[in-house]
Amino acid sequence: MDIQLKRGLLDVCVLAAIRDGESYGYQIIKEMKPYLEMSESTLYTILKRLEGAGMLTVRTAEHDGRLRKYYNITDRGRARLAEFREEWKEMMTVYRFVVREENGK
Amino acid sequence: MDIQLKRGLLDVCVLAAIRDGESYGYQIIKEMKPYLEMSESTLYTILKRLEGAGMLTVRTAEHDGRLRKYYNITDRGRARLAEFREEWKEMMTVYRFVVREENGK
DNA sequence: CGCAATACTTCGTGATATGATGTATTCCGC
DNA sequence: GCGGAATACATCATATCACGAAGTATTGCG
Repeated sequence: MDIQLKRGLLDVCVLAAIRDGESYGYQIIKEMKPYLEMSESTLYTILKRLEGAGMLTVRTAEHDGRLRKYYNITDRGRARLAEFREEWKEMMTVYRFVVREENGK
Repeated sequence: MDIQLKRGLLDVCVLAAIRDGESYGYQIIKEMKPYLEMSESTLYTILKRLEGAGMLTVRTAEHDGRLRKYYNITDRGRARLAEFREEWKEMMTVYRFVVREENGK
């Protein structure tokens, strides 16, 4: 998919991936893969950004001798998802303008 | 609208604006305004990029003493619009993942 | 005359996705 | 038990890009 198009979905997609309960980096990537692929460096950048924005919280715990960072969504994170829904309506308006009358549709 | 979300639409929106016949910068901005607002510097950057990508052609002509640059869409530009339609299908898949089960919908 | 509108340009900046690279552990096949 | 894949996360440099600010120049209007 076009990178620019992808950009608007990355953040909300990560939030959506932890919406139903905490998760961690590696797991998030695997869960999102069927929908949207992203590199590890991208994900960890996004997680840090979302944490800074107060949209998720982190706790570090040991799992099988490895350290894992578990991420939880916050109210602010959920609010972002709700806001995204509204923004998507605007996106659909623009979409209709773009595809209007394309090859006699 | 969220800038990141907007990004994926800017290029195709400009292409869509000249799809039905040549137009020029100032006109394009006005035409797009109800759907998507963009600054002049952004538009002219995009026009240059699309020209470089062979998605539109330019001709300069005088109009009422002022120079205008008229932009025409190329086959490659139309192909981009068609490609966008396909990409949008992927976008919808991701969208469904993001909004799924949001507040009991 | 002055100001808004028209029309396009250039420059600097901040945000951001990503590849490359690194560290460290566990698990599995041979 | 050795080696490589998988797990798990981090850092850095880079390229792309939207945008505000500022500039140039003309027309039209009150």
